Amino acid sequence: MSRAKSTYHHGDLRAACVSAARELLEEDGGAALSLRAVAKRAGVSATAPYRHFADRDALVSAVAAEGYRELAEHLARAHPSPETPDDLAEIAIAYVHFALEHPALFRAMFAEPCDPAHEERAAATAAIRAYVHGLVRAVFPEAEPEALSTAVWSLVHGLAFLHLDGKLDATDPEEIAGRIRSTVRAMLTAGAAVERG
Amino acid sequence: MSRAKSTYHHGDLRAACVSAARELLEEDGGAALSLRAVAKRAGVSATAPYRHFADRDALVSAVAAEGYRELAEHLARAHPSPETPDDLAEIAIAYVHFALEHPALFRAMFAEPCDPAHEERAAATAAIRAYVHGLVRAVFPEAEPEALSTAVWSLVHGLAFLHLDGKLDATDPEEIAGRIRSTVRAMLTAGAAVERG
DNA sequence: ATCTAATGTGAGCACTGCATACATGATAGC
DNA sequence: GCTATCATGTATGCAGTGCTCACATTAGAT
Repeated sequence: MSRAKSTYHHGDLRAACVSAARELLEEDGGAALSLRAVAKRAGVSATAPYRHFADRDALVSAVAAEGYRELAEHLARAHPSPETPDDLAEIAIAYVHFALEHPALFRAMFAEPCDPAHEERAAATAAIRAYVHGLVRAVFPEAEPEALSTAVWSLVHGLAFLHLDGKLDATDPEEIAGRIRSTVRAMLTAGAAVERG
Repeated sequence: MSRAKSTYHHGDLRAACVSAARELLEEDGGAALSLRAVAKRAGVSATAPYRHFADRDALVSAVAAEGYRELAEHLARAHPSPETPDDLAEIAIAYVHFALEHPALFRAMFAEPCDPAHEERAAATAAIRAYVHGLVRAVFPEAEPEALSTAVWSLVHGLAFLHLDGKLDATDPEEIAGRIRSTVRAMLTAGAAVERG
């Protein structure tokens, strides 16, 4: 774990940049993230980060990739082995919670016209996709997993963004949790009603 | 309809700015939208827009508000009087289609930490909310409309963003349409299956 | 010990949002 | 019709941005 010695070379500037960027994102929001600020926080000249990141986008992508991993952990922690729709709702709550706790990071992860060729990023999102797949298989063993995974991820992801953007009230965490639970329930009972009708 | 005469005063600079901004958004993407470019396209000095917009954000919000209205029209045009889940799927397809046709606009509408106090914007999103409400009432007359509206909007919105961001393949429109149809179907049959089990 | 390539520095360019001081002219009151 | 007013436009300038390029330093291979 290379400490920042008072030497010419930093040691691990790349990692330092990512975590500095991460911090600035949390503190000041996405638009305020400048390479100069990142460099300053890393204790290095303004142009040094360019030795490790092709451009600003590459740095943001690296931070986003870290975000995907954290999101995955956060979800896993919400429920170790989900099996029922209620368990699924708890995971949905965790997803939205993550978005609201780290709004700028979440936006960096999803709301930027990012380079789809970014490897680290692609791998991290593939991991999330796989997680959702497993989740769906466990909760709805009879269903067609591909389509239902898309549905579940979309539903949860949409909930996150609508809360983030103020389209759904996001002041009280308990209220949010309640809304998500009833949203998931409503979606499922609606389907049942259609099948009956 | 004030034409841009060669006079000192423009006539309707506010509208000209909004449409110039709209054009630049479509052409070059969101990040490239600068007030200077807008002013130039409107044939006016760089700081003139500030007479009509407090800051860049206010201009973007105005464009976003226009976007909400267009989205609403686009959805209404997709199906005049939806009554079945299949009709709903067609509207979902239209929603995603709009996002993919106008990515930068859609991001401006949803993916910016916007000022929630912006009146025009709030009104426009309230209109969309009402539209979804009516849609849900028509398609699922037995359901609790509040929760199910949230569910439907979230599902569709999530689909739009996951396609926009490359998390779901968005190359072939027909394939997208097919995926959305089976996604909606999967979501509903999953609920039915749970009720049975 | 020396050479080389990786890594960091500094100056500088074109651009940005925005503030400030000033120019113009549509229009309301006489 | 004349003139004062004030919304609307212009010109200039500042601080901050991403990024490039020439140069400095030093870790590690030979």
